[in-house]
Amino acid sequence: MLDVRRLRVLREVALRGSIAAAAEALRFTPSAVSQQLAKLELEAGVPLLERSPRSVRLTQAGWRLVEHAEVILEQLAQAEADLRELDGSPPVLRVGANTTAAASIVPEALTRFAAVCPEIEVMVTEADPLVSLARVRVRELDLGIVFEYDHVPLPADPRIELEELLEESMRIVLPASHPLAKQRVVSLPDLAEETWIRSTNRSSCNPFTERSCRAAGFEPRIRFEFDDYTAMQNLVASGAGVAFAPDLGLSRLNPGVAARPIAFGPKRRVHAAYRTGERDARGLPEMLDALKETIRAREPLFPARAGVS
Amino acid sequence: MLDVRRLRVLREVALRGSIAAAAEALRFTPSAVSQQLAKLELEAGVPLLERSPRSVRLTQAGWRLVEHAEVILEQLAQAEADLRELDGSPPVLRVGANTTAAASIVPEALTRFAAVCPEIEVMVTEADPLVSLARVRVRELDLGIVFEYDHVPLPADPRIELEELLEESMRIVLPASHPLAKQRVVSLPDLAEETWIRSTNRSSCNPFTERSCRAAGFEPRIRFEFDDYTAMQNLVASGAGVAFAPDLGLSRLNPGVAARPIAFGPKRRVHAAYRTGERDARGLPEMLDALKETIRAREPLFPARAGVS
DNA sequence: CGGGATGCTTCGGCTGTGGTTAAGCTTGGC
DNA sequence: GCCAAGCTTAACCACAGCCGAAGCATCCCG
Repeated sequence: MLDVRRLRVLREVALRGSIAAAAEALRFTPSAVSQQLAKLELEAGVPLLERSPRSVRLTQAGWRLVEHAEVILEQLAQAEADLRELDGSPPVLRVGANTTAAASIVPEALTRFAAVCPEIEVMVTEADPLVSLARVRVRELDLGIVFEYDHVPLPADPRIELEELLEESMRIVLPASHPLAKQRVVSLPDLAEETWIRSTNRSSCNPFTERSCRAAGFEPRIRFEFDDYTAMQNLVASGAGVAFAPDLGLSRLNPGVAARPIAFGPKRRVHAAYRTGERDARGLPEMLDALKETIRAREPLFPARAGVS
Repeated sequence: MLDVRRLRVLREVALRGSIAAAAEALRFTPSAVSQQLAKLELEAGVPLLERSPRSVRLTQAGWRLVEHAEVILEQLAQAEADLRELDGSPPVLRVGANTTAAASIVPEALTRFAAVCPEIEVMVTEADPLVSLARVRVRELDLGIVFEYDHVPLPADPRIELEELLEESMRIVLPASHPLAKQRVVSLPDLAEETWIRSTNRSSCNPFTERSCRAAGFEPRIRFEFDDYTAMQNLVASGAGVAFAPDLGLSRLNPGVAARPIAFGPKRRVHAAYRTGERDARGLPEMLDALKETIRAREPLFPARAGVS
């Protein structure tokens, strides 16, 4: 492999125009520079210099190499600057979470985590599951909190491990005045004639409504696309249509809507995602514990025995 | 400065997951790897590894550095591949020449040059002067043959030196049947009412027609834009208009046109352009001599005493 | 619960890389 | 024709960097 220190010497010679001047700049003796250049030429296997007793000039190969050297040395300088910037900043656990998790379980998990690991900073970014997975893969994140639906699985990737945190039922959100709102449990085929609201195609939830309805035997009439669950509930309350929603998205229920469980309805699973083999990365085990503890301690939004209000 | 060899070691550790495995891959002993890493951390000034007695794991700074290392090592490999490609190919003198020079003096200069320097290959590219200058600057070319007009000077650039090869008069090309074709010399203001042909704006000749006419006191009526002098002559022969042309562009005169000198008309100067301080680059002095010799030996297209046919 | 295996570090010693100084050679200027 | 400038070569020396051995903490297993 070419020696980068020697490339630096060559670059200096190219810049200054002579071995003596380069030596001066590098605080070497001309002899040392000459020797290093000789070795570099040996490594390169191509003449890099045209020598005359009182001067040297680079060959085309030499100039070519200098161009590469410029890039490499620049990159090296950047690496150093990067390190200096990182220096002093405390280690950070970088978490990506989907919207509903970020709004529900994550805040409490953060306080639990801080009690156990006060020295580790946490940074949370709200992101769609597919985005989080990609960023975990390339080390922009250390932990992803992601979900998958029945009918809409996450892509398998050997570089990523998933650990289930929680399974929740999907519910149907309908206007409080809707006839089916009187039932404790609704059945999907009864909703075949409704107008539906689904997520936009910026979200990985997007295909879920269509696939679930198809699995129930009908094609949904989709007329609205919204990602925000509050906006969606307002739309439902106004009678515009009905929609699916996960438990975590219904923490603050609009009084104009009812959220009903679905008989044999689809589920949504929330997972922690981290790079394969790095389950015990700095702070990660503690954060996973904090998340699980939070979920365990959480009182159910819709207690099973009491039915739905 | 960070030592690239050590970066390579760090990268290997990141890839293999342990010092022992990295040592195996690098054909080192684990001891050596450990020592190199310790020194790298010292150079970096930031901890790169979290050590436990039976394993190591990279810190965020460590991973960051590995990313830089990947780029640097990749670049280094490219440099090597580049050299191997260059290896064996003979040195080439790369020349850029404007169209008329490329078509007139260059071919003969090449044969003269080959007689003096048979071992040096020459590669000629036809290019607009401004393009040639830029390519000389970035070492894509070693010599540019460029021109400048009165009224349209070349941009000054301390990194480029110019050496005048030849000064030629601009002529007026008009239909052989044109009344002014009877005169030995024409005067620009007499052409104020003509229709003009000029170069396209892809060429640096483009502003010349307009500026020269303005300097002569009138605004030219421009209706055609052509870069090729043969096409231009055909257009003139058909009576479409009149045009300026340099001597070098008139080596094969269309019988339907006349080319007349201009009283107190503008000049065009042809220059050799090379990087400042590299006047004596491999083969360049010989090529310059060949060009000058060619120009000197060239019999004038329009002998001064004989008038114009 | 104890012994062996694993994997990292530290220490001491040797080798070779890479620096120095000094001398030699060629060329260009005065 | 001599001197100065600039590159190379040779001889020398220091230290970087590798190895091997020893030490230590952990993990695995009987």
